[in-house]
Amino acid sequence: MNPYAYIRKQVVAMVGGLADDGIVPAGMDFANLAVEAPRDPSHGDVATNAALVLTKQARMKPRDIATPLAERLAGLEHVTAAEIAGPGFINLRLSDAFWRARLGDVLAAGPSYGDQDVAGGAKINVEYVSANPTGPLHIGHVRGAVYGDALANLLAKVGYDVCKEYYINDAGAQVDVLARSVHLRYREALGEEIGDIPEGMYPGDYLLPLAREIAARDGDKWRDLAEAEWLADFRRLSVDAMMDLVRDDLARLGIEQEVFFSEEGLHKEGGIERGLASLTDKGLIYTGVLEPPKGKTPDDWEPRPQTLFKSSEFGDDVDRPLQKSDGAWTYFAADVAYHYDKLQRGYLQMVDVLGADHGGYVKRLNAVVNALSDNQGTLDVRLCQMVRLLRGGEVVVMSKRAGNFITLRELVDEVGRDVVRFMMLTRKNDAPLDFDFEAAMEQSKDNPVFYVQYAHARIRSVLRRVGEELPDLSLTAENLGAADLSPLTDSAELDLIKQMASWPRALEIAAQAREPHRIAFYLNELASAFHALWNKGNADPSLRFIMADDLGTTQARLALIQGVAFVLASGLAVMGVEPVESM
RNA sequence: GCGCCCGUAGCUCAGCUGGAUAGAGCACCGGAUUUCUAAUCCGGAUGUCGCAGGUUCGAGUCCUGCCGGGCGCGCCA
Repeated sequence: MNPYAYIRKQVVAMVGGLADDGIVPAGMDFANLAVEAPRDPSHGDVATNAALVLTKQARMKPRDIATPLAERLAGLEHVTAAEIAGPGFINLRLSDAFWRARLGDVLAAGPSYGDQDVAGGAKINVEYVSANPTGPLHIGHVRGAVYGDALANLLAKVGYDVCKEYYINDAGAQVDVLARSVHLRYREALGEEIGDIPEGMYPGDYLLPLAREIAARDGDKWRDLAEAEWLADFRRLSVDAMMDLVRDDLARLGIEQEVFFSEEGLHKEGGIERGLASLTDKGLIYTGVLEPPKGKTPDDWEPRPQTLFKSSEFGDDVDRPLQKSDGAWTYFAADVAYHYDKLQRGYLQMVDVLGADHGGYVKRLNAVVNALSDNQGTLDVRLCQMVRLLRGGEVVVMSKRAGNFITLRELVDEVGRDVVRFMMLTRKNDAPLDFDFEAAMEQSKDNPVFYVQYAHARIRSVLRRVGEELPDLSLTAENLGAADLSPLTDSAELDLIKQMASWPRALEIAAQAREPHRIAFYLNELASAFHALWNKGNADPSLRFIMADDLGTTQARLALIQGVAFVLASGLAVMGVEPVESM
C-alpha cells in the first residue's frame, strides 16, 4: 500500500462527507490536493494541504475547512493525531502498527516493491545513445547511455510499456568517410605502404581488424577498383562492424536495446517519402526562401528556394529545410520520417535522449511530432550535459584531433560498470557532471556507490551470519513477512520503515519528472538511515539486529533489514547496478 | 541579434509537478570502536535562493525585464 495515496483517498472522501453535510460546497476539484510527508518530521507522518487548496473554491477561510476536516480525520482508523498547523495544513500521525504493516508490504513484494501501474501500460519509446556508427563509444556517449537506460527502466517500473531504441545514423557522408578509411586500411593490410592517415579520414586502429578480415577473405579483389565499385559494399561492411563494436560497448554497461533503427533503411525503402507525404497531406510543406540567421550569417550564404516544413506553425522559430541544394534529403527530413515511423508503430509517447549540443533541435523535433500526430503524440527531448573527467581533482585532457578520447570501454574497464552507472546518475541530466576516477573508486561514505552497496552488503552479511548462528530461524521472505513485527518500537526502526514506505511515491515522482537521479538520492538517504540504525546497535547492544536470547525481536529486526535490502535492490535495479552480497 | 539550459551555504549539489523555520555532503571542530563488516555513526556554524518587479492565502519553484555563465543558430550528422 502507498500510505500517501491511501490517506489522500480518505481525505477526499472526508471532504465529500463534509459536502454531504452542507459544511463545504459540493463538486470541488481536488486536482491540487496533496498528501505528502512533511519536510519537518516533527510535523507528523503525513500532511495535507486540502484546506489551503480548497479555500478559494469553497470561498471559505482555510481554518474553517481544516477544523471540521481534522476532526473527522482524527477519527479514522490508524490516525492517532490530527493537528492544524501553519496557514491551514493538517498534520496526521499514524499508529506504529500501521507503519509496521507497511514493512509487511515490502516483504510481500520483495525486490519488486515499488512496481506500480500509474501509466496503465501506455506505450512509450525511449531512444538513446544513437551515436554515429563510425567507431567505438567514448566518454561523450556514456552519460546519455546510462541516463536513457535508467529512465527506460524507471518508466517500466511505474507501468509503461517501454521500448528501448537506438537510431543508427548510417546514411550520411560520414559513413562514406568511414568506408574510405576502411578501404585505406584494407590496402594497408594487403601490404601497401599508406603513410600517415590523411586529414578527414578516421585514424583509429579499431578499423584494422575489419580491414584485415576483408583482406583475408577477399584478397585484392577491391584494391584497384574505382571507388564507385567498392563504396557501397565497404559502407555496409563498415557499419555492420561498427555497430557490433557499439553493441559490445553497450553490453559492457549492461545496456541491451531492443530496436536498432537504420536511417539508411528509411532512405532505401521509401520511408522518407512516406513521412513527408504525411506532412504534405496536411499542407505543411512548401517551397520558399529562408532569411539568413541574424547575427551569424554564414560566409557563403546565398538565398535560394528550398523545400520547407512549416515548423513555425508548431512553435519553432523558423521553417526548416528538408532538401539540400543538390536535391538530397537533409538529416532533418530523415528525422521527420523516423518520428513518423515511431508514431506508426503506436508510440504516441516518445523520449529522445540527446547531447546538450543538440539543444537547438528540440523545437523542430517537437514541431514534427505535433504536426505528424495532430497534437496527439508527445515527444520529450531530454538533454544530457557534458561529463568532465577528473583524476584526483585534475582535469583529464582529451583532444579530438589527437584521437585520444577516453573510450567507454576504458572507463568501464578501469572503474567497473556499477560505478560508472551510479556516478552518471548522481546529477540531474541537464546539469554538468564531474566524474573523478579517484573519487569514484574511493571506499568511503563520500562515494555514494560504495555507500549504498555497503549498506546492502552489510544486511546480507547479517542474514548470512544468522543462518550460521541461529539455524532455527527461517529467513525466507514469507516467514519474515509473517513475523510478529511488534518488537519494532524504536524511533530509528520506525523511521526506516517510513522511509521505505515512501519508495513507491519516490519512484512515481522520479518517473514523472523523468529524472532517474532522484533514485540515487533516495537510495543514499535510505542507506544513511540504515547505517545510523546499525551504529545505534553498536552503542546500545539492545538495539542490535541479532539478539540470541530474544528470537522474536531478532526475527522482527531481520524482517526490517531484509525490507531495506529489498528496497535497495529495487532501486539499484532501476539504475542498472548490482546489489552486492559482500564487499 | 535570436532560441534553449543554468545561477541555492566557502566548495559540490538536492529541493517531491506553488507549501510551514530553504536542506544534504565536503571542508572545519569535537566525540563513539574488546563491532552485527568503524569501509560506519553522533554532535556543532553557515544563506540578500543572481538582481528588480508581478501573479496569490503562500514563490527557490510560475510570469516579465535586467545581470552573469554554457550550448546552439540553412546546403554537418
